[in-house]
Amino acid sequence: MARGRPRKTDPKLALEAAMQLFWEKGYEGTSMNDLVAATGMAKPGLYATFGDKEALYGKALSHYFHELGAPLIEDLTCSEEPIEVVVRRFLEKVAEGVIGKHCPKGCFVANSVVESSSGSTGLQEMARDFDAKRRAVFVRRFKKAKAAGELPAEADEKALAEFYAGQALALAVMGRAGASRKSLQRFIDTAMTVLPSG
Amino acid sequence: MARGRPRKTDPKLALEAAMQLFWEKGYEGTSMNDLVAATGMAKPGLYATFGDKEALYGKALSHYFHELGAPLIEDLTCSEEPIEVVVRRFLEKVAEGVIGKHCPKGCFVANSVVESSSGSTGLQEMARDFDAKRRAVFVRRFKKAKAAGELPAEADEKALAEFYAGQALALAVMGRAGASRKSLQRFIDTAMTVLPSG
DNA sequence: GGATTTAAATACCGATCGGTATGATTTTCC
DNA sequence: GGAAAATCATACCGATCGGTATTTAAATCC
Repeated sequence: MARGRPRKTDPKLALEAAMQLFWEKGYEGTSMNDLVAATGMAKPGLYATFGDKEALYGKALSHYFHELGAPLIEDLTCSEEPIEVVVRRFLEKVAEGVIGKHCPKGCFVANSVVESSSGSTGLQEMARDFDAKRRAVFVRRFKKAKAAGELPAEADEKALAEFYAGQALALAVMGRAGASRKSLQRFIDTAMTVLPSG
Repeated sequence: MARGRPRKTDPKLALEAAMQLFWEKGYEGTSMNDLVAATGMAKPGLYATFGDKEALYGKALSHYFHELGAPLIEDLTCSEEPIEVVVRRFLEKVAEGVIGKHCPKGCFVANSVVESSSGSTGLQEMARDFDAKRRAVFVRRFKKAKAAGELPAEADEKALAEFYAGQALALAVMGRAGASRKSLQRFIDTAMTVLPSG
């Protein structure tokens, strides 16, 4: 076991709690005292473990992307099912994620893009970078589909990628606004008609 | 002329300046001192004229909707051109609006929906209400188009309305993330393929 | 068991927050 | 010109902000 007094709170759990709070309330809307209460870590512990508030937010956002976003991206990238099945499932998973259990939280990356656009350059870049990654994965996946003959030769994979990444953003804001599962599902059904074969 | 000392700043201009600032920086990101600097009104003047910070934000958001949103809604509602022309123009105007001259501001209503979802109930309701109004106008317009035979009988006007209102939200976030005019235009082109006749 | 190490807990720091009380200034009314 | 009215500018309020110094508690090493 480690040398000194044992930690009261596992840093992983604290980061998870901080992520939930930042996700729900945003950067400016969350105070360090809120984070102390939510994580169970004392303030000096938070600073020692994660750095200042901006660093903690960055780690929370990164945690979100790798923990919740990466599986979706993985599925989108690797699944061998028909392209319209894969894209639809991606959007449905997004829709599921943006409807909070108790309160509508939207997508942490989308929320960050909106809020950080007027704040710290570092967080702004990070949020936009995660957003761009999602788009890039779509491009690759549509290229693959085109090569496999799932999409017509004249299909514009970049335009399709921008479009479907944009649908994820739309779902995020709609979810944040309290939209119902049903209306998000109907939205997805409509958006899927864009896909040449769908 | 009024009785006492004349105002240094026209309240309409002050509200306009406050709107720009809240639009760019959000509610939490804007301090009363920022507003004093931007409006040219002293702090007691702001409180006397607009009430507290939340009331001022509400008036700024309402000002945005009636000043910038209403003309688009008016055009969408009343224009007699083909439905795909009217819808496309609506989205293009939105795209134009979300790209700031100097910094990307997105759509004030969309920004508010995202930020206010974790804040004051009053502002949350106001933002969601403005967002819902946009959707309702789309529904009416698609019903009209359907009645005029511009859309097939089996078209679902509610689904189409939700979809295109959602596209406005997507454009708003993309604009806030710094997207280029060109990519927003390509996005619109793709989204327009959903319209049965477009 | 005592020294050492690590973290918890508390109190505290200057700065800034939203909001207001207080006076000086500039106008109209008479 | 002087009283009344309205807005200006300034200073100030308690509370909270992000961040840190200090002390106390709990573990290991020797």
